Amino acid sequence: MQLAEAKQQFISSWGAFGTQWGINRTMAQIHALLLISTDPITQDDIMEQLSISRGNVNMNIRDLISWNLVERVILPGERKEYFTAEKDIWKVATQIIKERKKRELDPMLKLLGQLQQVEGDKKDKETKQFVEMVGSIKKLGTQADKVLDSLIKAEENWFTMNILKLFK
Amino acid sequence: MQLAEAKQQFISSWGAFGTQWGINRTMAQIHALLLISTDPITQDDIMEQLSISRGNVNMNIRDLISWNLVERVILPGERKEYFTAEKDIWKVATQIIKERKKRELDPMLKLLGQLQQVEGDKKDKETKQFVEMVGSIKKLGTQADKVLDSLIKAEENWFTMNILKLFK
DNA sequence: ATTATCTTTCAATATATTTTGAAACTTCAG
DNA sequence: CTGAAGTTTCAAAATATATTGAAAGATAAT
Repeated sequence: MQLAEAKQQFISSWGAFGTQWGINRTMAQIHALLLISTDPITQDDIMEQLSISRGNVNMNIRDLISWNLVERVILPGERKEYFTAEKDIWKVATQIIKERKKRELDPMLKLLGQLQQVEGDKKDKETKQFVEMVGSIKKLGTQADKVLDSLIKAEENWFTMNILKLFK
Repeated sequence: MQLAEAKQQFISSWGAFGTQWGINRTMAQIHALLLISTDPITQDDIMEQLSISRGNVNMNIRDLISWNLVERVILPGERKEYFTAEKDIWKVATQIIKERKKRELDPMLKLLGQLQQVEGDKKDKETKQFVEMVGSIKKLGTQADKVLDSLIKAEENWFTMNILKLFK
């Protein structure tokens, strides 16, 4: 396979992969393009390579920046803005985990905590089932939260890094 | 908060949560409803409780069954089909991990393997960057694959279960 | 201060996904 | 075999999401 074809494959698959994870196709494709670009590139480069509009690039780049996956770069003596992506894939992964945890898991745990406070007789079959289910989901979520936190901090954390190596 | 309201909250939040993970809202809501139902329920029950059409229930139930999260139950002497969800939340989680791994991670790793075979001079900056990026994503994916496999088998696996307890 | 270059916004449009509901299909009791 | 009860299918409609592109907003050079 030639490089050009392989790049296309990578970008398009990354996009498809993204949609399965609730990330929009274009955002994932832009990210993919940046991951395999050696140097920072401009909005126009992205527009051209992915055949998408200026507005679309702009909005999705902004999103990627809010996820801390992409940065603006100003090249000295250049008028245009350039963009570049974090290339260390472990950092990319932990960054995504960190953001999703904050945006999704944390609020969910908060809600479950509230739902546990439901009034009513714990002897009632329905109430009992509800409270137990909410409780067990919360427990699992809390445990996941801890594991993910360790993972995010794994670099500074000899212990977690070594535990990871035990899985083989 | 009263039970009825809490249930509604739970179902609706579970649905919203699902959409952020590429699962359709209704499928997640049906699953939520089944999770907090003490006894098996029918398509009509689901239609009524979630105010959705018969066809919609039928398709999403089918999907949930294909994910091994829900089962058909035939009650003796009844004509209707009943449905029930796995209530052990750990099993639910590992089941979802197992399926997503099979449907997404495994194919992705296969593709990355192919992309690593790209022809061209490894001295070329662009080629080098591409091969390295694909390689490092593949490496991370492979490691994740191992960890998730252990997790799926954790119940039968004293070692993993105990490692999990170390995260706190 | 003016102009050229570049970025951002957002209403309108296009696309993709989900939902409906009625017809076709299946199954079983009598 | 026939009819009632239940299930499935899928084209059309509704809804949700993503994209465009042109106008407005910045910014910097002259």
